[in-house]
Amino acid sequence: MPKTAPCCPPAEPTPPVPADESEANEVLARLAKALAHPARVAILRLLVRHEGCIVGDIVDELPLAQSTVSQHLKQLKAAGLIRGEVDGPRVCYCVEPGAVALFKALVEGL
Amino acid sequence: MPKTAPCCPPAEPTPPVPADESEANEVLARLAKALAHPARVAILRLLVRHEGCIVGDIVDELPLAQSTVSQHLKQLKAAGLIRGEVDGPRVCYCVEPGAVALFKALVEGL
DNA sequence: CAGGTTTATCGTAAATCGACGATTGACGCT
DNA sequence: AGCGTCAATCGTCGATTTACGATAAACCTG
Repeated sequence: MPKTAPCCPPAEPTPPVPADESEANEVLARLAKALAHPARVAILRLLVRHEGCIVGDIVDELPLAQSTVSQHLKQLKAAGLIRGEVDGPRVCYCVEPGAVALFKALVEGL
Repeated sequence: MPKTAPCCPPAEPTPPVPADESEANEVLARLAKALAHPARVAILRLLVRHEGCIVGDIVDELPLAQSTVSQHLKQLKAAGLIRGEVDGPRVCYCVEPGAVALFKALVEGL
């Protein structure tokens, strides 16, 4: 049994765009806020690119302290854009494709 | 000669998506930040819908004080998403379609 | 089980945001 | 000239963001 990705398994379905406009505004605002910082955009891109997980390699890629990166990850997770799973001593983050798709749909609908 | 829209005339061309990734991250983050608040999303939608201008009618549409709306408009303008022109005693805001298109392109490219 | 890694959390400080009321500025009208 | 209207700006407040170092928690490895 290979020690393959213990991460990113289920892949939630894409949530629907809210019918209520003001609710759609809030959802879009929440997602936009999560990407309102270059570092978080960079993190999301990293995770999309290595489509799957990645760990604190993220820290190596960014000119930020480990604790700061952790904070950004927390915000991305709170917004539902990424998911993190514990893999032994390290933690594996991955994109939540449904959330990204929702974001794209909301932006497209502007 | 009708007293038609003194607003939204030139319509700048859509700026290109930056080739440099970290620059693209910054641009995307700036635009996302501008939409990181439900009120600003609502304002942008209002302007898109009445495709063209609109004045302080925006204030009537939102449950916010006039000064607060003005602040949000200022942020949207600073991000380049909207443009405002003085039309006599009132001010006419309108969408900057190129900036919205750029935003959509950047999000799509995630 | 002791030690080393990895990551999250805490505490802190500076900066920015979000909202409001009050004021100022610009303009058209009478 | 003076008045009313519309919108931007100012000043203020509390809350949030961003960043960091230091600490704590979880977990392999020897």
